[in-house]
Amino acid sequence: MTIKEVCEKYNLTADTLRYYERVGVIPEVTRTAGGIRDYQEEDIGWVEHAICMRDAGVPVEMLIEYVKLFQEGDSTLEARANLLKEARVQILEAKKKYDTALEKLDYKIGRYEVAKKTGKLTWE
Amino acid sequence: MTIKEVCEKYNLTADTLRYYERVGVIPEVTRTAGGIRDYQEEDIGWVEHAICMRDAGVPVEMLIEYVKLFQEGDSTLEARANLLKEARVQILEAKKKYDTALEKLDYKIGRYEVAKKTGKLTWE
DNA sequence: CCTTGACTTGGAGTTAACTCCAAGGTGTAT
DNA sequence: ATACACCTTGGAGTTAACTCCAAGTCAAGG
Repeated sequence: MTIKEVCEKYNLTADTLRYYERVGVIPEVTRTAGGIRDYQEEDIGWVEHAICMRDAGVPVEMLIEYVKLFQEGDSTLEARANLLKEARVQILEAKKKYDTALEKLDYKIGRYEVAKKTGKLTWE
Repeated sequence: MTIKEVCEKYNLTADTLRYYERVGVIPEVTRTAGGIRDYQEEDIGWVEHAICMRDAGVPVEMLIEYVKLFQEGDSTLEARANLLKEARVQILEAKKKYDTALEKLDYKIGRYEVAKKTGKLTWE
């Protein structure tokens, strides 16, 4: 799979994919004899991992750390698990804040719906 | 309430508060005769609004737009409501992505728990 | 073989959201 | 009235995460 195909499949730019590889968010991708990236199943798996975690706000730095540990082999199993657990906690906390914001928003939007009938907000 | 007290109450820096005011994330704060910020109930309300929305990933740009509309008065009621609804949709989408990531994480963490007993991961 | 389009790299540039700094003003406690 | 902590501003600097660019290489069609 070429870089272009991966881009289209996951809707990101080639620059981002190369950036992820360069800084180590994903391990080095398989290449053709000519040096051109040819993404295999496993490479795609790492790309999906990166996208999914980044979408959840997991910092690039943490993903780099994870890949680094992964490449060090089985001795880092526990460290990797801890990293994932840390990411999990961060996401849960972020989600909690999102819920708070949603509550506020729903309340405010509700007030605006009422105001639409009277023509004005009575207080803010 | 001084800027310092507000900082301590909400755990952010004075620079951030001044930045929010400068760019218009919150309206101009009440001042003493000498020109020093003296946050009133209403100012605090705006600060809380800003923190809550920023914590949910709502971009500064959108908050500025909201304040701008608010200051234009009742004619912008509908536009403001639409902005809030837009923010709501964005947050819901982000939350969905967070859930996807959580599922993946829980799955992976589960695999690591198993691996901890055998000493290695059988596949990745 | 030659064109054409996609690919490569290293490095510089951009954007959002702060964060820091210098030079100076305010206010309260001795 | 003089310290002293805290406040002010304008503007420059930082950080994370991309994003863009130039100069050159690769590969498939004619």
